[in-house]
This record gives sequence, C-alpha cells and structure tokens, in this order.
Amino acid sequence: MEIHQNLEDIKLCSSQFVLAVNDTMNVISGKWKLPIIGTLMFGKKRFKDMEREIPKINPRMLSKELKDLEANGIVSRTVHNTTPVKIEYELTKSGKTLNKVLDSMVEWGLHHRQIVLADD
Amino acid sequence: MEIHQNLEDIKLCSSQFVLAVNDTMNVISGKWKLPIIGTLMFGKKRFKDMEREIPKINPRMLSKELKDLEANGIVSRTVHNTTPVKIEYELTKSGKTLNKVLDSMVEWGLHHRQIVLADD
DNA sequence: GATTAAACTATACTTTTGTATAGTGCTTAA
DNA sequence: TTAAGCACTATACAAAAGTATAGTTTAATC
Repeated sequence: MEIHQNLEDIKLCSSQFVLAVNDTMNVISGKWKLPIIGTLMFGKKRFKDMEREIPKINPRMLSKELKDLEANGIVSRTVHNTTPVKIEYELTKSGKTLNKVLDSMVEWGLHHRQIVLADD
Repeated sequence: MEIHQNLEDIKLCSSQFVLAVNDTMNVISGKWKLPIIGTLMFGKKRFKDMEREIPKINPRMLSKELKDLEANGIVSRTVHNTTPVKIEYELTKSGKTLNKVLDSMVEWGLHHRQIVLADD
C-alpha cells in the first residue's frame, strides 16, 4: 500500500515537472520571443525602439508576441500619461529570471558545438 | 583603438551566445522533441517502444524527429545484426547533458507558476 | 497645412509544422 | 498459411506560425 502511494507521488511529481517544462517552452518558443526578451534584458523599451533593434521583425509580429509575453507574465506594459502617450515595455521579475534558462542554453549550445566540430 | 577592438570582441562574443541559444532551441523545439528525449533519458528504446510510450505520436512524426535528432547529434541509432534486425535508439553524451537545460526549465517553470498563482 | 512619428491594427497570403490513414517488406509464431 | 509484430514510408490534408503591405489614430513639427 505504501509503495503504491509512493508510486503515485512519483507520477504526480514527474507530471508537475512536465508541466513546468512545457510552461517554459511556451514562453520562449517561436521565432521572435527570444529576440524580444533579449533586447528587454538591457532595459525598458518602447515599441518603435524594439522594431528598430530587432532586425526583420514586423509590427504585427512584435505586437502579437508582446501581448503573448504580457499574458504570460513575462513582460509588463506601462502607459505614461503624457501627451502623446508613451508606452514602455519591460521584463517582469519572472521575465528577468529567464536569464538562468538562457545561460544553461548558452552553455549547452557552446559545449555541443565543440563536440560536433571535434567529431568531423 | 583598443576600445574598438574590445567592442568588436564583445559583439563577436554575444553573437556566439546567440548562435549557441539558437542551436539549443533547434534541438528541443517542436511538439515531439522533448517527449522523445524524455523517454530516452530512461535508457535505450526501440521504435515500437517509443510509439507506445509517447501518447498520440504517430510513426511518421516519430521517424522524422528521430532522424532530426540523429542529424543533430542528440540521438544515436544502432542496428543489431540479429534476425530480424533490432534497432535501438539512445541519447548521445551531448543528448544526456541536455538534462541540465531541462532542469533549469523545470526550476523556472515551477517558480513562475508560484508567482502567477500568487498574483491572482 | 503637410509631413513625420508613435503605436499599433487589418487583410491576404505563404510556409512550416503536424495529423490521418494506409501500405511496404521482412520475420516469426500459431 | 494466415496472422501478427517490427520498423518504417507515402500521400493527402489541416492547422499553426510567420510575412507582406497598407492603413488608422493621435499628436508634434516644419
């Protein structure tokens, strides 16, 4: 009986892990999410700034992805009550902690490149 | 002059980082890559085993993704000279080290969930 | 008064990704 | 000898993701 309970615990735990990985994947997958998160790592930005800084992105995609990132709690959008209004996007706390994931990806990517080159 | 050289170094370095992240993303993105890598984390598997273990995957996708992962040096395919032939897939060294990336994703995902739930 | 800038939105389209379903060639077990 | 298992492949299709291009609204600038 106890063994079964533990098995259930393990299943529950590993399914939590799967959910967590999926959450992370959803946040960073797609062609433009990482470039956007990347520029915001250097600080607040306005829409037009990002359009200029991210090569080849178009406003439709930028708008769509920013909404997505906002809905997922990665980016916050602030409207400043000036005339004309100034709108700024920045990473949330959660958004900033994504750098740990990115770091592990940089590390793996560099390491993997070395191995692949060594094999040829 | 030296300052310029350093700036160039920084650009070169950060572009290496971007390439590394992209490599990692390419390896894990798509609907089926992580489920496949996930089952192989528990050891060698045959095609049919994986088809059974990964819910809802179809053989076309499994075949396609395995080829992709093999081409990227994440999975190796071994043909055993028995009759009938037995084919086994397993993670390469590089494939196994992906667990570090996955761990960071689990950690971020769990953490992010807590924050999102706390905000509601 | 015309032009420019910010912050987007709308429409139509192409490409990529994934699904559904059936079929092939080989081998062994009933 | 018929059926069933393995390791896939083939074809057609649907859905998701991304692109191209133009247009809107509000305000500031020349």
